[in-house]
Amino acid sequence: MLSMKAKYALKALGYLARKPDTRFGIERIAEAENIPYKFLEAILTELRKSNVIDSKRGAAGGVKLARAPKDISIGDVIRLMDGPIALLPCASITRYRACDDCPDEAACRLRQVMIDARLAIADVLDERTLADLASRSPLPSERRLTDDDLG
Amino acid sequence: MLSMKAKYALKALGYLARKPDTRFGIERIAEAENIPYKFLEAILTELRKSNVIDSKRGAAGGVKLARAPKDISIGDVIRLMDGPIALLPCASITRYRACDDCPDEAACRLRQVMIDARLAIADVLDERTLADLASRSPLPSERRLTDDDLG
DNA sequence: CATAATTCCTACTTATCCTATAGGAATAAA
DNA sequence: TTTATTCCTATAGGATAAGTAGGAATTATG
Repeated sequence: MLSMKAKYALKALGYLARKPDTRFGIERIAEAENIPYKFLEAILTELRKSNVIDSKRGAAGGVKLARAPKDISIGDVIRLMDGPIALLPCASITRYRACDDCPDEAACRLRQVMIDARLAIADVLDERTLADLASRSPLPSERRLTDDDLG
Repeated sequence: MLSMKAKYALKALGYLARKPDTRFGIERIAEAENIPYKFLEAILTELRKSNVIDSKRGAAGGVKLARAPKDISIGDVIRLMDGPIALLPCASITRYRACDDCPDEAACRLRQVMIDARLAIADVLDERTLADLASRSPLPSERRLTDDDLG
């Protein structure tokens, strides 16, 4: 499961992605997305330090995305907030770490399964971006065959 | 990430899966797989209560799988130990729960992404079983084209 | 310049979960 | 009866999650 932190981050970023060039106050985002204000503030601080958002202080200040929505993947946001996507450290691509209890990693069947799992899920999460959270058009998985598809 | 509990469970069950009809003592499994003995004991108690393993007390006692390795999926073991596989409660099939902060689930773009992610990962984890952890033959993802395939 | 609006920073809290560990009771085989 | 084993209850230390509080710093605006 994602932490609330990661979930709130994605919701807030999805909100920003709908108007990527507008600066919004944290309070407004918090209210719109039902996120505790102070918690969201802390989350956005992290996202700023990771250069995902760009913020401005003072009156008429606020936050906005640092890049185009399509250039910020869901997977990256999750990694920033919750760490690796893989289910075992030894199956992580971005943050590999050996299991200290494993005598022979190359022969570990569990690892191979977990690598397959991590590839499957990262395929989805790295393909989808904040643009998908903002758009009104259906995601790939939501598409149905139409007459156009059938030619 | 999986908890140590889930990882140890899978390793122990993988060990049992290599000789499904033999009863092994917990101590032996703990040593073979580098799992803290008392911790493993607690884990196996849970697995017994969930009818994954079958245990016998006393001298010459021990544990063995309650079913054939191929009938125990990796996904199910993870669900028993760590809970739902989905990244959000609202994207879980086996343990759906609405997000209390979500005003309109049907319109939630994030949910749709998370449903796709959960389908992708469950596809792998529910397809693979303890038999895959025991076998010496390559998993699907490990297969390479051979002359037979090209034949 | 004063004021109001806003983010930024530091610290704190509270509860829950994770990862075990300890000791002995119950059971079963030899 | 002894020995090997699982079963049960209890405990514990540390980390993490999910916030909360208060004020400092910054900026636009009248």
